[in-house]
Amino acid sequence: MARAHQVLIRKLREHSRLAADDLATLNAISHSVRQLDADEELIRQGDRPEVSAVVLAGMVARYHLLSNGRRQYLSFHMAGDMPDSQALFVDKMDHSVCAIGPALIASIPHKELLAAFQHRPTIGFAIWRETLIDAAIFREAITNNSARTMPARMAHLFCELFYRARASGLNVESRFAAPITLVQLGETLGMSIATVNRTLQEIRDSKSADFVRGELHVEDWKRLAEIGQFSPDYLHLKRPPPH
Amino acid sequence: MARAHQVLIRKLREHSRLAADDLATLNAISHSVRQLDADEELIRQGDRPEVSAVVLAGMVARYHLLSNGRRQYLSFHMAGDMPDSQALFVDKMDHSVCAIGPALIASIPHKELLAAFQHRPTIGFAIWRETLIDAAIFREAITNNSARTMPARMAHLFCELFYRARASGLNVESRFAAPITLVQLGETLGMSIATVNRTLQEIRDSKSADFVRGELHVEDWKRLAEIGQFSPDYLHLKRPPPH
DNA sequence: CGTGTGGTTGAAAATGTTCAACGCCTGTGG
DNA sequence: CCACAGGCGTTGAACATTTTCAACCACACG
Repeated sequence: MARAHQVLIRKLREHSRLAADDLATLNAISHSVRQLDADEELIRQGDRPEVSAVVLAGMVARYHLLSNGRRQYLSFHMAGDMPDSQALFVDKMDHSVCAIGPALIASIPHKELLAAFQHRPTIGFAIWRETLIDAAIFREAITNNSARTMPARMAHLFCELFYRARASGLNVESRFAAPITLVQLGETLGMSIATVNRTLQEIRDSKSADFVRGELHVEDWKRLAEIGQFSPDYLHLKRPPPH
Repeated sequence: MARAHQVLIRKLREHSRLAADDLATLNAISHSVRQLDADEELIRQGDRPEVSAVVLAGMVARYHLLSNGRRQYLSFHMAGDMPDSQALFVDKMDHSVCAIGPALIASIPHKELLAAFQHRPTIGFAIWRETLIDAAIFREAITNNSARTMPARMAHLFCELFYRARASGLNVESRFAAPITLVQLGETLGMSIATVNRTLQEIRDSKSADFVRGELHVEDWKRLAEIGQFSPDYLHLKRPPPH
C-alpha cells in the first residue's frame, strides 16, 4: 500500500514544481487512514470539516443533494486527489463527498496543512493550483452538460477519467476501474437512465470505448476523443501522460 | 469613480477578514485601468496573462469557445470580482473573458500580487477563498444546467446575479443592470433562444421577476427563489446582503 | 428612411423522458 | 443445492419537451 505522502506528492508534481524542502515538509505531515465502503459518505453538505482528505485508492465523488432527493454528481476523484481541499478556506461544505466503490482515504488536519503553507508557501501554491484545476474541471462539466450531444457528453467524461487515470498511472493498459453505476452516470451527465443505456450502446457500437461493470475500456482513444470533443488542455498537466 | 483598491477590498471583505496591515499592503498595489466596449475580449483562451483583472464597473463573462463556433458562458462577474485570478497559478487560459456591455477593469501585475502574498499571507488566502467561491458557483451551474427545469434554471441564475449584486450594493432597489442578451442567456443556461424567450415569459407571468433590455427586476424575491430552488449557501458570504 | 440587431412567435421535427416490464447475476437462507 | 429476493441493467412504446426553421416585429442608429 502506497504511503499517503507519496501519493499526494506524486499528484502535486503532475502540475507543480516542488523543492526538496517542500517534500521534506510534506513528508512530515501526520495523517490517519480510513477505509470506506461503497457509497459511504465521507463528508456531508453542511459539514465543517477540520481535516482534508487525500484519496489513496479507489474513487470518491462530489455531489449536490437536490430538494427532490435526486443527486447531481459534480466530479470524480482518484488516487492523489484532494476532494475537499476547499474546506481549508470555506468553512461550510456546499456539497457532499462519498465513496464510489470501496475506497481508502487519508485525513490530514487543516492545522498541519496551514502550518506547512506558512513554512513553505510553495506547498500552499501547489494545493491552490490543485483547487484551480478542480475549478477548470467543473467549468468543463458545465460545457459538457450544457452544450454537447449525449454521446459527446459521455465520451468526454470517459476521456477525462481515462486521461487523468493515465496521468497518475492508475490504468492497466487500456482499462481503468471506475465502479460507477449507470444511474450515477446519468446523475453526472444529466440524462435519464434509459438514455444513459442507449448512449452507452452507441459508444460501444462506435468501437471507441466500452464501460462494463465499473470498468472503462478504451479501445480507440483517438476516436473517443473525437466523439467527446476532448482536449486535455483544461487539466493543466505539466506533460501529457505516458503512451 | 471608485478606486480599484476600495472595490477589491470591499469584495474580499464580503467573505474574508482582513487586518489593517492587509489593507495597507493592498492599497500599495499598483494597477492600470482600462475601459472595455461591449463584447470586447479581455483575455482569450490560450493566453498566458501576466496581470490579473478586477472588475470596477459593468460586467464581464467567462466562456468556452466550442469547436462549432458556439459559446458556452460559464460565469458572470461584477464590480469587485477577479475574473481571471486563476491565471496566477495556471499559466494557460482554458477559457476566454469578455465584457458584457461596457465595462471598466483594473489590471494588477501578478508580480505585485505574489509579492503581497509573501508579505501578508492572509491576502493570498482571501484571494484563494475568492477562487474557491468561484468554483462553488461553477458547481452550482453544473447542477443548474443538468438537473433543473428550464424555468428553474433561469430563475436560479437571476437569483444568483441579484443576490451577488445586492451583497456588493450594485442593485438599485429591486433592479440590477445586467446587459445580457437573450442569446447569451441561452448560451449560459444551455437552451435555445426560442426556449429562453418562452421561459422568460413564464417567469414574467409568475410575477416574480422580469428581465428587459439588460435590466433584471426582481418583483417577488421569495417566489423567484422558490422557482429557482435557490439557496445562497454556496456563495459563502459572511452575512446575508442588506434587505 | 433603410438596415441591422435583438427579440417574438407558430408549427413541424427531433430528441429525451417516463413508464412498465423483463433479464441477469449474485448472495442468502432454507 | 435450490429458490428467491434485490440490485443493476435493458428495452419498447407512448408521451412530453425542446429545437429548428422561417417568418415577423420593433427599436436604435447612421
